Amino acid sequence: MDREALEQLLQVNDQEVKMSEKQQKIVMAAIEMFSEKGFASTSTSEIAKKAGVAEGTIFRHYKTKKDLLLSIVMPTIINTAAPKFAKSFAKEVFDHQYESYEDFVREILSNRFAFVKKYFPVVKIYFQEVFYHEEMRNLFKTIFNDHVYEKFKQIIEYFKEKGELADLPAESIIRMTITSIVGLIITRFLISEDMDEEQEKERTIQFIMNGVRKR
Amino acid sequence: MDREALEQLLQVNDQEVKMSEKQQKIVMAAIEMFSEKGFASTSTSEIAKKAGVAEGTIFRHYKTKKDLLLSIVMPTIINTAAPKFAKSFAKEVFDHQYESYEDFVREILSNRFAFVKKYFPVVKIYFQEVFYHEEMRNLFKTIFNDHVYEKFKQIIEYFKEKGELADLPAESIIRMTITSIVGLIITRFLISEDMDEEQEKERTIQFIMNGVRKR
Amino acid sequence: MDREALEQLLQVNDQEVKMSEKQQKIVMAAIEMFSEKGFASTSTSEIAKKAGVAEGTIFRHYKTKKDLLLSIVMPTIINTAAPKFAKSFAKEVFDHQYESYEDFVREILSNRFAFVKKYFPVVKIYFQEVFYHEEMRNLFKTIFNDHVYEKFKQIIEYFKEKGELADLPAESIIRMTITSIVGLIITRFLISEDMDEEQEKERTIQFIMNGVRKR
Amino acid sequence: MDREALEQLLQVNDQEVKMSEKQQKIVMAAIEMFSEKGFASTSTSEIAKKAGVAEGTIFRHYKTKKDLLLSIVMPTIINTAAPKFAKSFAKEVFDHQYESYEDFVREILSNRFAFVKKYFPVVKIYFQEVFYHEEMRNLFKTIFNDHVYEKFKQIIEYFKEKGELADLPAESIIRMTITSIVGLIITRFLISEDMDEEQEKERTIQFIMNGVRKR
DNA sequence: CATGAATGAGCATTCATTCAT
DNA sequence: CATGAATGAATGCTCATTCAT
Repeated sequence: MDREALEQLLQVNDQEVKMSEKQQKIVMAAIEMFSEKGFASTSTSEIAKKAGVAEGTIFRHYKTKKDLLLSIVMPTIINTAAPKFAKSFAKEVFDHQYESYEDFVREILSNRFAFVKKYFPVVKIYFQEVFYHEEMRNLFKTIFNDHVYEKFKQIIEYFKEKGELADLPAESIIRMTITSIVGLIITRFLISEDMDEEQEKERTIQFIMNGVRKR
Repeated sequence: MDREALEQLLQVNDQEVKMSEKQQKIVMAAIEMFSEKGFASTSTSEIAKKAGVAEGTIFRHYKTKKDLLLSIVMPTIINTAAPKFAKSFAKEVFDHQYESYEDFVREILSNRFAFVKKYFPVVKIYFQEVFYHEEMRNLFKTIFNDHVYEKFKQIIEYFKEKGELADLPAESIIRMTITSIVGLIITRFLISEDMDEEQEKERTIQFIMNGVRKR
Repeated sequence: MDREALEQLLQVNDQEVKMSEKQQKIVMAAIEMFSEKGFASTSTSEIAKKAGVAEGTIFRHYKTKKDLLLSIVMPTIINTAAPKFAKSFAKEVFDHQYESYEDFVREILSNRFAFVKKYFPVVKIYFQEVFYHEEMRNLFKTIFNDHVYEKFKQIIEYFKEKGELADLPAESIIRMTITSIVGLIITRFLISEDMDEEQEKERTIQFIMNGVRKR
Repeated sequence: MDREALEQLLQVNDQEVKMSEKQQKIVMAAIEMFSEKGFASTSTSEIAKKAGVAEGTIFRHYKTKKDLLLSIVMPTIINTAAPKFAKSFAKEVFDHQYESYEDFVREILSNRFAFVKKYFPVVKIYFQEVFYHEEMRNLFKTIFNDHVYEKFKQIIEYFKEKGELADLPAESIIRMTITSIVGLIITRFLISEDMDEEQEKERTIQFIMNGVRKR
C-alpha cells in the first residue's frame, strides 16, 4: 500500500488527509500488525519499532492506541459501504445506469471484490474489531442504514416492479445477495486463495440471480 | 448454559468431561468474558472474579490462559463440524435418508441454526480467535477436509447424477450452500435479532435450491 | 543415600530419628533439589512430585519449607563438626591416641573427606545456605567454638610444647590446616573430579606439615 | 561503592560502561540485595524500591532479572581472574619482575585481598551463584584455563628449574597456593573480621612457602 | 515535531500454605 | 496420616502513556 492509496482509504468527505512521512509509517505498521495479531495483542512498542519511530511519536499523532485503531477503521467503514452508494448511487439508478439487477449485482461484487483485494488487511481488522467496539458498530449501522440499505431497497423495488425479481421482501433479497457476495470474498481471501476468480464470480452472480429471479 | 449442556459441548469422542463445580464456573465465566471482550482483552483476574474463585484456581485447572481458551474452542470446533457428519453421515445418505438435496440442506440448516442458538457465545469466540491461533486453524482445516468436505461432495455428486442439481463443480455448490446458511445465521444472531426465523429459513432454502437446481 | 545413612546423618545426640517411608522420600527429594537448584529456587511442589507424595504431605511433617531445610542442615552442621570432636576427642588426644600432629591432620582429612564424599549434596546445601540463614550461622559458630576450636587449640598447644609445631598462634595453625583440607575437598568435589585422591591427600598433608612444622 | 568504582568493575576490555543515574542506582541496589539475601530471594520490586525507581525501569535496562545478575557477575568474573594475568603477566615474569616465587605469591595475595576488600558484595554474589548458573561456570572455566592456569604453570616451572620450588606437580602447587590465599580471604571477610591483616598475610605467605619450597 | 527514558498499573503465572475429605 | 483442591499474596514482566529534552 503506497502513500496515495493509504490517504485515499482514510479520506472521508473529500477532506484531504495530510500525513507526514512518520505518521504514514505508523499507520502502515499498525495496519500490518493489527491485521496479523489483532488489536489487543499488538503493543505500541511493536508498532513503533516496525514503523521505525520512537514510541512517543505515536502518541503525538494519536492520543491513545485506540485512537490509532479508530483512525484506521472508521474511515474504512465509511468507505467500505458508502462511496459507490452515498455519492452517485441514486442518480445512477434512477438514470437507469443499471439495466438489470444482474448488472447491479455484477457491479457491486466486482467493486467490493476489488476493494477487499486492495485493502485486505484493513478490512480484516475491521471485521475483527467491530465486535468489540461500540463506536464501530454504531457507525456501521448508521452508514449501512442511511446509505446502503435505503438505496439498495429502492433498486430492488424498482426491479421487482419491472418483473425481474421474485416477490420476496427486499430485506431478504438484500441479505441473500450480500451474504453470497461476502461469502465469495471470504472464501477467496481467507480460505482457498487459488480459486479461479473470474469463473467463481460469474457462478456466484448466476447463483444469486437464479435464487431471486421471478419465475 | 447449564452444567450438562456445557459438558456435552466440550465432550469429544464420547470421552466424558468431568468438571468440578469450580472448574465449571471458570469455564462459564471465561466463555462469557471471551465472547464479550475478546480473549486478549479479558484478564484472568476478571474471569476469576466473575467465576467466584481465586485466580490461582484457574491455573490449577489450566496451565495457561491460552489452554483455557483452547479447552473451550477445540472441542467446539470438532463438534461444530463433525458430529452429524463424521458419524452417521455416509450411512444416512447412502441409505437414502435424504430424498433430495433440499431435504439435506433443510436438515443442516436447522441443525446448525439450533447449535448456534444454543451455544452462541462459544461459536462467537471461535470465529473471532480462529484468525489468530494456528492450532485452531489447523484443527478446523483437518476436520473440515476429512469429515465435512468429502462427505458433502459425495452427496452433491449423488444428487447431480440423479439430475436434481445443476452441473456446477461440487466445490462451488458447497461454498454457495454453506455461505447462504452461515449468512442467515450471522444475520439472525448478530444483526437483526427480530427476524421471523422460520420464514427466513424457508426463504433461504428456496434461494439455495433455486440457485443450484438443474434447469 | 539409603534410609539408614540418612537417618544416621540427621541423628543428633543419639536421639533416634524415626521417619516414615514418605517422610524419608520427602527429605531425599528435598536434598537432591536443594543441592541442584538452591533452596529458594526449589518449589515445594517440585519436591512433592519428585518424592511421589502430595504437596500437603510435606506440610504435615514440616511446618514450613524452611523447617524442611533446617531439619536437613542443622543436624548436618552438628555432625560435620562435632562427632569426632565432641565426644571422644579430648580423651583420645590426651590418651596420646595421636602420636603426632601429622597423624591428627591425616585423621581429620581422611575423615572429613569421606564424610563429604558420602554426603556431598547435603554439605553443598549447607555451604550455600549458611550465608543467608542466621540460625545456621549461629549454630555453626557455637558448635565450632565450643567443640572444635577449643579442642583443636589444645591439641596444637600440646604438639607445640612437644616441639613438633612452629611457634605460631594456634588460630593461625588452625586456619591454615582447615583451609588446606577444605581447599583439597572443594577442588576434588567441585572442580577436578578426576584427581588422584590418595596422592593429593598425602601431598596436602605434607604441605600442611612443612608449613607449620618447627624448623 | 561510587559510580567510578562500579563502572570500572563492570568494564571489560576497556569498553567504557556508560550508566545513567538510574541505571547505576539499580545496579548498586541489586548488588546490595543479591549479596544480602541471594539472587533468588531478592524480588525486583525490592530492588526497585531500594534504588528509588519504578519497577518497570529495571526492565527497560535489563531484559530479565537474570540479565541484571549476569551484567554484574560476568564482568566481575573476568576482572577477578584476568586483569593481572591476562595483560602483563607473561611479560612481567619473563622479564624477571618477580625475583622469587615468594614475591609472586606476595603480589597476588595482596592484589586479590585488595580486590575483595573493595568489591566484597559482588564477589560474594559470584561465589554464591556460580553453582547454579552454567554460563558463569563456563566463563569462569574459560577464563581460568586460558588466562590464569597456563601462566601460573609457567611461573611455577620457571622457579622449579631455578631450584626454589619442590618437585611437586604444578597443579598441586597451584591448588595449595590458591587454597591458602582464598582461605585467608574467606576467614578475614566472612569469619573473623578483627584479624590482624598484615601479620596473617605474612604468616600465610610463609606457610605457603614452607609448604612448597625445595628442601 | 520527535525522542526515548521513566512510570506504575496491570498482567499471567507461581508458590507456600491451609483444610475438608 | 495422606491427599490435592483451593487460596491469595507475591513475582517477574509488559504496556500504554507521559514528559523533559
